[in-house]
Amino acid sequence: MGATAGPARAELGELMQSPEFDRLFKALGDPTRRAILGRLSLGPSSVSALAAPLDITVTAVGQHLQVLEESRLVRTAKAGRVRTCRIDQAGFSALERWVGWHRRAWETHLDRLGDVLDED
Amino acid sequence: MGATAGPARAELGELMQSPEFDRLFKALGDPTRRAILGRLSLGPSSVSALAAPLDITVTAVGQHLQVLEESRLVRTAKAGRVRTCRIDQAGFSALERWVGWHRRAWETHLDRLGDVLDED
DNA sequence: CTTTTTGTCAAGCGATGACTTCAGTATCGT
DNA sequence: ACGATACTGAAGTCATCGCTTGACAAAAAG
Repeated sequence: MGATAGPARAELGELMQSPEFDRLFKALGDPTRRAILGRLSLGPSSVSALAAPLDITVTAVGQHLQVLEESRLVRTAKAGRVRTCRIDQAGFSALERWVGWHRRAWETHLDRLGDVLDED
Repeated sequence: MGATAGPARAELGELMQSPEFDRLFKALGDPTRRAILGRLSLGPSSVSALAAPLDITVTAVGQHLQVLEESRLVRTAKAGRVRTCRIDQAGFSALERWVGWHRRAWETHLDRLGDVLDED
């Protein structure tokens, strides 16, 4: 990638703080929602099927799903009376972009202090 | 795949729900803490230097730093009266492992439904 | 048509969390 | 020694969040 398009380095940091990432990380902050993501990673599921192993109400799962959908981690579609939920790639891609930017950032500005003898 | 090392597929999902990831994602859930990470990605900083552009108290930053340190996203060291903070690789590696597992999971169990005509 | 299943809406409760103030400790500069 | 700087700890406030209950709507099953 050339230095042609895209904002400057400093502005990229600001980009990372957009409301998009705000929703994304807030969604990932709850363990129940991550459990839902873990379940959906194995394949699509209905709302009540998601609620069963979680020991919470179907209503609660519905609220979680709304958050997950707004952050593009889950996509749902209602057919008849059953809503089928599946993983949405968009959220995960955004997450990977976030981690990638930070890793690249502090690997470039590597403190030349020599005291960082990290593992792996 | 031999049954030699590593837990079974189903158990991996459980691993992802360990207290380690609990703390990690809870730490990432707050926008102020992510702003701190963005700042530290550009190089080490003191506590008060972190507080300046954030419009919050030094005490608040100290509390955030404790959370970030417990989740292995930041490492700090006190020299004299100033505490120097820098990025800790461990937390980011854990995050990449989490995303990687999920991506691999739903790319394997790809719904053979044909209705997933995703972008990129 | 009646019943059961599956999900949605509205309101409310309890707990957690982010931030503040105030007081205290230790280090640096003069 | 004195004052300024850099941080730490305890306690309290206020908003947000996860979850529940209860009432409701609509599709499938009998």
